[in-house]
Amino acid sequence: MRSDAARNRGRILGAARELVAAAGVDATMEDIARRAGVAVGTLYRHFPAKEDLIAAVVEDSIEHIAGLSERALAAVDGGAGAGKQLGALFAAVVERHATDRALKAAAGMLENPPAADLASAPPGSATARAVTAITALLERARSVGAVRADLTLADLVMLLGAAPADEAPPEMRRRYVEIVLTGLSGGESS
Amino acid sequence: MRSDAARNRGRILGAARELVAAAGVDATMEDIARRAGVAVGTLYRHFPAKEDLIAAVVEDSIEHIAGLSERALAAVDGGAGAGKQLGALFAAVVERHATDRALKAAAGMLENPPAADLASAPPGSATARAVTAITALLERARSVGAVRADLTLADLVMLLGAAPADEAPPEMRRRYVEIVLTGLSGGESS
DNA sequence: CACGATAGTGAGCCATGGTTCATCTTGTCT
DNA sequence: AGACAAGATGAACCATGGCTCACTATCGTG
Repeated sequence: MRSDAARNRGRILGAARELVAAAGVDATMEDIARRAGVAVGTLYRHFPAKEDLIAAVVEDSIEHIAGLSERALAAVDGGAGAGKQLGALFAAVVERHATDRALKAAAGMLENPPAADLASAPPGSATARAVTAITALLERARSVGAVRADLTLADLVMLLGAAPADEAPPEMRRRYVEIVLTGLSGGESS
Repeated sequence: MRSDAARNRGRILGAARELVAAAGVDATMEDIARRAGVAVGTLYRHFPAKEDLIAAVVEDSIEHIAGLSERALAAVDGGAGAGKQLGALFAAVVERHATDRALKAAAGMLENPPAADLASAPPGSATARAVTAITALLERARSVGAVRADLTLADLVMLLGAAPADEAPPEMRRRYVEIVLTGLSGGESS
């Protein structure tokens, strides 16, 4: 690959990250091109369609989530228990979700029910890593009784997707996390 | 108003109700006109802009919510307690939310934070009626200790808006309601 | 340095969807 | 019935936004 091509690819991804984080899938190719300092045609040289560019950006964002998840899992024995870590991870991901609409786009790509998609993510992909780490963390938290015994990964994904986005004031998100975490730990009534 | 005009107005509203319920604000004027059996121009005779037509449809949907809320409030003494009624109302509205995207459009019309908007709804409007009934129900539930003492109307609106829509399978919504209701009744930890 | 493959450009194509308006139709009143 | 205003029509207008492609520019190698 030629040097200028590599440089432009980087610029495009950088611009797309910013704009997709801000506007989600509604970010326009025109805007991304302008921000990257290239013409639209160049975007299409590197990514056959808008969808592909979005997918690349989304992969990045999921990478971040995977990192958070793996760190949370690793911290279980060193620091707080599995329940605490799972809660903190949940809060962190909700916060991220609010600042990065790429994650909303990611959620939109999942078929319903999401469980199947997540299980079949390509091994080694960011999604697969996140799924592995979160599943392990969830397992531990359940076995310790820190969360309701019937809690599944699908539940967590659903609750993450439901979280208020960044239009909402921050204290609303805190409230959401607080209420949901209470519901997660608590009784198995019905 | 001429008789044919009245008839067409009705048809347009009917068609809009169906299509907006199904597709939300993305329903097109063209589609609504076709379904109503009139030309697009006729829509614009009755509603200056798409926004106005949507608003009319949304008012209808909120009317339904207001009815549910008032019935729930009235049923408190007759049947179950305030906590039970509030929970059942929450579940019912989530279910409605899932079948009727007009409500999503309604949520989109609220500025943030929604509390201010809701308080300043025109007296007598469907929104005002719903707010009054739900506030009263909430008050009672709180005083009985059926829900956490710091629960506000804004919390409920937020949790309703966050509920999974109809793309999601029904059991996912049930799960959401179950978890959130647990979180609503439970402890005031943190 | 010259040349060809690789890359970049951006005007323009196409589709969608809200909105308008000149024109025709129809209800209603005398 | 005649006449006029109220109503309806739908082709056309405009803006947006994804995408293409004939053309130009640039990198890197012999």
